[in-house]
Amino acid sequence: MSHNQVICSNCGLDNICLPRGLSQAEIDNISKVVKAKKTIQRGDFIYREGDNFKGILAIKSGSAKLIANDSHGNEHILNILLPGELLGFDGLSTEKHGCAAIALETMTFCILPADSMDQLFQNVPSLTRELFRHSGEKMLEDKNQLVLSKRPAEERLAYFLISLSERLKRRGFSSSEFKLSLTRQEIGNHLGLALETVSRLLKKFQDDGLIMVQNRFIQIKDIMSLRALLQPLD
Amino acid sequence: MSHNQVICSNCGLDNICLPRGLSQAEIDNISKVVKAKKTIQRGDFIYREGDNFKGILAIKSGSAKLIANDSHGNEHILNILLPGELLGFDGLSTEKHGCAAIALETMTFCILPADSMDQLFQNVPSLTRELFRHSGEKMLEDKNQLVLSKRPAEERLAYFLISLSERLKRRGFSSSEFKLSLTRQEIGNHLGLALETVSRLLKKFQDDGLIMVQNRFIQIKDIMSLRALLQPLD
DNA sequence: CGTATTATTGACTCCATTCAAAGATAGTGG
DNA sequence: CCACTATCTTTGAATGGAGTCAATAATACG
Repeated sequence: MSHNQVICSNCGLDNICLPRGLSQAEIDNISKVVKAKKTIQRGDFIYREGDNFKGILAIKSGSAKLIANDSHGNEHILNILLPGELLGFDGLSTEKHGCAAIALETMTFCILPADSMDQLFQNVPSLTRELFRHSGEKMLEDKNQLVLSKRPAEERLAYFLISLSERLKRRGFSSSEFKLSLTRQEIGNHLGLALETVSRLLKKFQDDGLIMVQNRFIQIKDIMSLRALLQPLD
Repeated sequence: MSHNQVICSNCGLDNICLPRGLSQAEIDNISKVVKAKKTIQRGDFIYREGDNFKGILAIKSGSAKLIANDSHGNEHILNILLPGELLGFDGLSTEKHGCAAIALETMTFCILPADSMDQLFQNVPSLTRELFRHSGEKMLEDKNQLVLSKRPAEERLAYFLISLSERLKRRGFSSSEFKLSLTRQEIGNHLGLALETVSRLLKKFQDDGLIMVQNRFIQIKDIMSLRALLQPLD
């Protein structure tokens, strides 16, 4: 079913997705095993906690959230994933996913199937490095989140906005204007804040001229001052 | 310098360190590139933030802490590493270490050198899986820490003690009695609590009959009740 | 258009921090 | 071996940041 395949070398995301820094031959090698682009809707599960690991996924469009559930049924939003970013690493170690991934809006993605990974490791060693690189990047992000979790509410929200802005920029989207596909509740959950606190702080940031908020649309007006709020994180 | 080499197949840690689940031939293959065991003292840096990535390290004895520094010079203890555990993953993505590692006491470790990794990926594909497994495990730990960072102080400390106990057990040490090579300050830093809060809670746990504290020696008396404190995490 | 979900805003409360001071422990050198 | 110092720990009291509760307003949705 060749019409069903994604050709990495023709993909608009090729510079930000997996094949970065690989040779043409290597990309072709990957193209052979990368599975068809799939489309799913807002609220759909990409995978659930406990699901068998099927492979690493690359988001082509839309966004997703990573969810861990505790035994009281509380959701914890671990991360937001944007176009061009990879997910699925939480299943790499145990063959079972350690958390769930849910679409925040209509989204499409590719799959690097688990069962072809060993073979790829041998044929495309630089892909292995690339995967480790991504995996390491995720850990650095986790590190930042962890450091951040000890900081006051204002800094957490400021960092969240800056981080989104930067990641969107890196992917070629506007860094100063974007729609958050998250409720105040979800933002608060992700940052460990009450939804009321998120609401109050967004208002404060707006009053201070740092951003403009209209519902879920955010416009960053003064990135410098926003950054200044989180000196401590550098 | 063969006398300088660690033979993985003769290593007491072989079941908990890298070679888990590998064939004899594969272990031999690794043995060839794993570098000499090194010994360092309390307070010594294993690597610093910004250092070039030299490889993945396996702790043979002693313990270490992973430190991130923010621009105000505050240390953030990201993690504690115990014997048999691997470190260095924070340098895997960028070739530069994203945080520092410091010995908490006299310790010894082996090195899987970075420059032999590509070669190993090709010759020992299952090692690659094994490394990904470890790397994924670290992410799951980070996930737990992240979920935990939103919980009240009591739960954080309880989880910290339980987690240490379990990890020590897995490595063949006593799970009910151990010495914490960390000050109250450091525990607090790691958990995002004031050192006074740590002190008060340890006292409270002792008063409640959950543990015995004597300086940095901890004895777990009632693991069940301790666990009960963190129902929410499961 | 009406209903459900999401967001804002205010008042009150509480957990953990900060400040402060005294007590314990470890390490050092005379 | 003891005194002396530096570091670490305990404990109390006061403060404050963010959570909770509650009521209203705005927005999305069928």
